[in-house]
Amino acid sequence: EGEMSMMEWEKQEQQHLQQQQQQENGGSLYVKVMTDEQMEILRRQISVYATICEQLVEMHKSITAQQDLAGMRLGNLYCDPLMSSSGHKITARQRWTPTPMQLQILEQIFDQGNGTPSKQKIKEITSELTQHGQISETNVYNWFQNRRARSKRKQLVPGSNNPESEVETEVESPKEKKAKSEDVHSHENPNPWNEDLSFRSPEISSDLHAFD
Amino acid sequence: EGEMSMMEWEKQEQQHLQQQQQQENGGSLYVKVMTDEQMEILRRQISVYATICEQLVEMHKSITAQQDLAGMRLGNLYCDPLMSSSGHKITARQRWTPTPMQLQILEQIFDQGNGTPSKQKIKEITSELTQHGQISETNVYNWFQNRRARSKRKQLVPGSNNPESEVETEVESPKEKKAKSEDVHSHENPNPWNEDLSFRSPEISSDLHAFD
DNA sequence: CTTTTATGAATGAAGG
DNA sequence: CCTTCATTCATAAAAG
Repeated sequence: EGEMSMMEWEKQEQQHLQQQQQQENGGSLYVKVMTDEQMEILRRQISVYATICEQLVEMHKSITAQQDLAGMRLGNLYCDPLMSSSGHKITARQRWTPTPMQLQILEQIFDQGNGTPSKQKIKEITSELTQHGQISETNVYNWFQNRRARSKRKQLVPGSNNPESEVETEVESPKEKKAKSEDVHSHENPNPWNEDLSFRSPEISSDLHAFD
Repeated sequence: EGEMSMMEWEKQEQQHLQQQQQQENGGSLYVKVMTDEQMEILRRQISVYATICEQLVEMHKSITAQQDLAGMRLGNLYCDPLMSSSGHKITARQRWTPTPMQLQILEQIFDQGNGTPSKQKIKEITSELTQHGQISETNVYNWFQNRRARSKRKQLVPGSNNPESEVETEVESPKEKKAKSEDVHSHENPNPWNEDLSFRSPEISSDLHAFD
């Protein structure tokens, strides 16, 4: 069921890790090769589905909220068997976190006033910070970008000086997190994924019973 | 909740993808590998997603067919910021954000290799994307500019990994994005995803009766 | 464990 | 085309 699927996946993941040791791009083994680009595309495509699903669910909720259509509840539909209900952790630190030492140095450099860390400068800083922990030039670049932007913003909003309603603060549903794409519905196309981003796979009918 | 789970799943999916990208980073190649089993699992997960979408769409259609809900149109639910024809804007997004489908199309065009979208081309693309949401030629132009520039600037962080300080992180290479260079070698690498994984479905042959 | 905050990273747009 | 900025997104860390 749900958890099993997830576990299964993870298992494959680990297995994959080991296999990778002996595999090259030659691909003479039981593997598929994909570029980052393809990976990204896949991600986007999945994202499309996620978005559509989310909106449809919302739509459904709004409808059923007013008319209590019994029977045709789709609650069980949500129970994607492939979803981990246990919130399985995918161990992976995907974002750099400066060490205290690095932070101190960065802060120091920032305070020196050199508001424009040139590319060369970035390299220097990076190589220095490398001695205090894992870091890349991009990290340094981003850090300065963010540091600057946020220090500037701090000064701009000291008090409740709000000349106009510029702060829209993305008023979303309290319980919802992300709710981006806003156009899937804007036209009356009932089959938004009718294009080449459809992923329908007919032979998955065996999975459907999980919804029943 | 149901919808949350769905999003949760997607989130994890992305993390998986990212993880795999990171795995190879230690190596020297720019490809990702994946076993057939993993491929199959991924495929099935997406398929289930597709199925859920279909069912939701069908359900929505059947519901709206029964009631002629006038005022409770879902329009306001989505609070489309770009369709502020009702007088007052709901959520003002000051900058264009491609809808997943627009992105999909753009990405597709970009991958075709025709690096320099001419003025005329821009117009064409724009008019096509207009069907999927608000967009202007400038948006398209900027998108291609940025896309190209950023896909090129993917030559950072040679391998200055120095994991020692504190965090016992595993793999860390935040600077891992898209494929190296796409236009340079145009299409010299096979695209297994266009055949093995093609989840395309001409139309939704919905005979799902999960709620009839 | 859930919610909130801080902040690294992504990205649309503007300048040169 | 490249760089820079502003805003937004996502998540590690902190708070409840």
